[in-house]
Amino acid sequence: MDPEKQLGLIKKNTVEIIQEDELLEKLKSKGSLKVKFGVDPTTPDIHLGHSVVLLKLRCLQDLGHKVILLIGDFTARIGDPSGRTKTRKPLASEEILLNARTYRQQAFKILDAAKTEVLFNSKWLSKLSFSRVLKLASHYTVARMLERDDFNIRYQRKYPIGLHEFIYPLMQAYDSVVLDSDVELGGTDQKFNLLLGRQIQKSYGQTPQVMITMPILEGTDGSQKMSKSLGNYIGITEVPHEMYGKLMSIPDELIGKYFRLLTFLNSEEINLKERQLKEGKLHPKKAKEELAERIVSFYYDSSSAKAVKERFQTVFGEKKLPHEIPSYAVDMDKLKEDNIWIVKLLQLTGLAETRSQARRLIEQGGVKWDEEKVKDINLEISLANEHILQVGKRKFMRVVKK
RNA sequence: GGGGAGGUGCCAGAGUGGCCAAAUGGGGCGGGCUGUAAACCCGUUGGCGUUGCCUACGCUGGUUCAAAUCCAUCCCUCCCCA
Repeated sequence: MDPEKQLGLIKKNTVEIIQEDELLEKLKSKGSLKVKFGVDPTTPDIHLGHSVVLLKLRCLQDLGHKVILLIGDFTARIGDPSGRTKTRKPLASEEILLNARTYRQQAFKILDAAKTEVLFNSKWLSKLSFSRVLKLASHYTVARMLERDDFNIRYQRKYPIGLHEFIYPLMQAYDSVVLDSDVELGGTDQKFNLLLGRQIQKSYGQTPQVMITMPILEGTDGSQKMSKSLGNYIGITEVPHEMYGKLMSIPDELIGKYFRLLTFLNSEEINLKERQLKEGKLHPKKAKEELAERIVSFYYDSSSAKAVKERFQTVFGEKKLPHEIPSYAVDMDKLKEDNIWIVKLLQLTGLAETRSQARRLIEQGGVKWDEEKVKDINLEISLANEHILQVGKRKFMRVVKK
C-alpha cells in the first residue's frame, strides 16, 4: 500500500508518533518494517486494555509489517517500574514461563500468528557480561533517569527505588538494539522506555526506532487504567456473559472511547453516536449493548454475543433466572440428614467466602433460595430436589445432591 | 559509619496504656432506584452455628490486672551528614 495511505491508517487513535517523518521515510525505503512489542509476563491474562496496542499491531501486520512479540522473561525478574509507586515483587522463573505461554496463546486471538515472531529476551540478556552492562549504563545519567515521572514521584515522596529498577529501561532499550527494530509500540506509560530505546540505538550506531504510543484504557471503574491488580479489567478470555456484563457496567462517559479503541466501527459512526448520546437521542444502555455485542462477537462469535445479550436482559432487565446456571453437588455423606444450614451451604458453594460473609449477605437481604429471599440466618434447608441458590444480582448456583 | 523519622486493616491514613476489631476516605460487597452490573442514595466491610469467644497494628521477648499504644533486641523504609 502507498506509504502515505499507510501512515494515515497507522496514525489512527495513536497518541504520539516520534518521529512521524522518520516513519514515512522508513515506509518508503524499507517496505516491510520490524515492529517490536515488548510484553512483561508478570500477569498471564490479556485484557481489553492490552488489546488496544495489540489491535494496532494487527493493523500493522495487515499492512504487511512484521511483528516481534518480545517476551520479557528476563526483564520480568525486575518488573517494569513504569507507573508504579512501589517496587514490584520479582517472580519465580517457572511462573514467568507459564505466563509467557498463556500470553502468547491469548495474543494470537488478535495477532496474525503467521506474521509474528516470538522471542524471549533472556536469550541475550542472560549472557550479557558485567562489562557490557557497564557500557550500556554509561550511556545514560541518573539525573535523566530521575526525570521519569514515576521515578520522580517516588523520589519526591521518599518511596524506595531499587538500583536494579534503574536498569530496567536500559535493558528494554538494549532489546531494541539487539533486534534492530524499526518501530516500537506501547501505551503512553511506556513513552520514556520507548524513547530511551531510540537514544540507546543511536549510541550503538543504529537508526533509531520510531516510537508509537497508544492511549491507556480506563477500566470498568472509569477512572483508573485497566489492570488486573486493580480488579477493573475485562479479560479477553472471560466467558461471554462476564465480558458482556462487565462492558455493560462501564460508566456511560466511556462509551465513545471504548468504541473507538476496541471496535472496528468507523470514526464517523462513532462521532455520530457520541453526538446522539449527548443530545439524548441515543440511550446509553442501547449504545453499550451494541458495544458489548460487537466486542463479544470479535472474541467469540455473533451467535454467542446474541445469546449473552438475551441473558443479560433476562437477568437484569426482567430479574429472572438465566438459562444456564452452574451446578454444585453437595456431598451427602457429610450431612447428618437431608438438611443443610444455609450459611454453610453458601460457603460450600463458594458464593460466600466465609461464614461471616454469608451471614452478612443474609442479613442484608442478598440471598435467595428458589427465588425467595432468605430471612432467617438459622434456616435449615432440605436438599430433596434441585434448588437454585442466588447471591446478589448476578451469582447463581444450582444445588443438587451428589 | 554518625544523627533523625517511621513500619497500623484490601489501599491511604488517624489512634500514643483500658471507652480499640481500631476514626475517616477510597475500594469491595449487599440493598434501593433505573429500559444499565452507569449515575445517585442507604447499609456493610477480621474469623467463628455470634448477646459471647478467638486471632490481629513489622518480628521476637519483656513491663503491667490491662499494650496498636511503654521497654529491649532484631528486620525493613525514608531523610540529613560522611
